[in-house]
Amino acid sequence: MRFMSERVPQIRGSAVREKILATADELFYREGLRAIGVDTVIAKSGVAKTTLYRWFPSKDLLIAAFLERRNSEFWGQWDRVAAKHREDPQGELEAQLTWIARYVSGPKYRGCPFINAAAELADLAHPGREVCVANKQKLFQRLLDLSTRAGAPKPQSLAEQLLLLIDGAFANAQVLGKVGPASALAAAGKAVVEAALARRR
Amino acid sequence: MRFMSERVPQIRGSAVREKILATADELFYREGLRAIGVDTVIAKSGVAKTTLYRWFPSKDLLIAAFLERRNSEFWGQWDRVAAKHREDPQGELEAQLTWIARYVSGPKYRGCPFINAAAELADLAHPGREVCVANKQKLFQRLLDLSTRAGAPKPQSLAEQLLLLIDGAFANAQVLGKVGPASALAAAGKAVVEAALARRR
DNA sequence: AAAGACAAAGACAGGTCTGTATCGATAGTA
DNA sequence: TACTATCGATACAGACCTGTCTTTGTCTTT
Repeated sequence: MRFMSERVPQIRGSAVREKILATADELFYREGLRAIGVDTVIAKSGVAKTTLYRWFPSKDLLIAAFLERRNSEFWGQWDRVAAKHREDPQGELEAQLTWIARYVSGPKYRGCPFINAAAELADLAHPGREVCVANKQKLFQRLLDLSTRAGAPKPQSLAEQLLLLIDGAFANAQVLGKVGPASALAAAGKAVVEAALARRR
Repeated sequence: MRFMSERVPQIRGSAVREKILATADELFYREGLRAIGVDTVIAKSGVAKTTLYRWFPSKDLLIAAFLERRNSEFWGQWDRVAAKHREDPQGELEAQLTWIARYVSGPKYRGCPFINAAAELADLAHPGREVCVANKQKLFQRLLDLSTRAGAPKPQSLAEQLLLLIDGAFANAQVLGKVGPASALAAAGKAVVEAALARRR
């Protein structure tokens, strides 16, 4: 009777798998998806080719796993900030925009992983693209929720504006670097929120 | 005495050069910079490899030429719209946002060429990157000029907000497709402009 | 008609890409 | 001891990559 030692052992807990993924994360994000070959991931992670292909049946699936990882980390950070601002949607919104502004101004920032991936993966059927779409859709839902709870008369409209501002900061900071106006994200967000709420009363 | 038939004949007017560039434009934009090899450009443009390399000494310079072409076309469109709204900065601003919103909703839209290129070309020294930076800087200058002429009390701040909205529409429409809130660009722009001008008097 | 520039076609070099196959070592378990 | 799962190392296949080279033909100018 051998249950734990069936096929595909600890289906995603392996330390080797994690090491491969961490290495791929750094390389893919810094250099780009197509600029990095599996040979480079193998060399930098000190792992055999067979091992990589055991955990990730193809490079495309490795890319998808990388994006899922980034997606998880993004929502981890988001939810951590959200937890500090329970029952205060406007304060949370401000806090979310603030950490994103700081994030895109960081020294290692090289663009939004999902926007970058969409640029590189022209094929809409690529397994990584649905992660990108899911990330942006979820972001919109969160903004819509916050806008609603903040009491905006047209929450949909406010959420759209906020999403454009956030993605604008993501994209612009990638092209222009830290000299760009991405640091104005928090101020811009505050402005549109106040403008939207001013029409309330 | 032969001056006109020196080297490099009609230094950039050649019809062959234009055909190569037009083919590269379509392929690079639709599929991505790294996804398309020079062999594909050659095959699709019906040109010999030697010919391509005579006009473009390297693929990197072909990419740079493609981006310069896109840049010229962008400002051509921008200036055409601007010419219709002389002495009416607020009306021009609205018109600019409107055509951009329509542009990103088009069936062949595959992202902002400069944001996409920045995602693919990690090397900051790549000849194409300075075209990207120049495009966004010029865009900011134009927005700053319009904000100033529109009478915004803090034109820098308004220009930053508008740039974030525009790049947000560019980036978001690429990931989410036409279902996204990119169509809200014009409305969002109008909102921030009015909010900025409301504080005027 | 002669000369020179330009273009098409294709071979070629040297490297990289993804993915597969082979072999050997190790470690845990029955 | 025998078995199995996992790993590293390496060679390999077949395709694609950028860039150079040679050959042939055509077109314009003198």
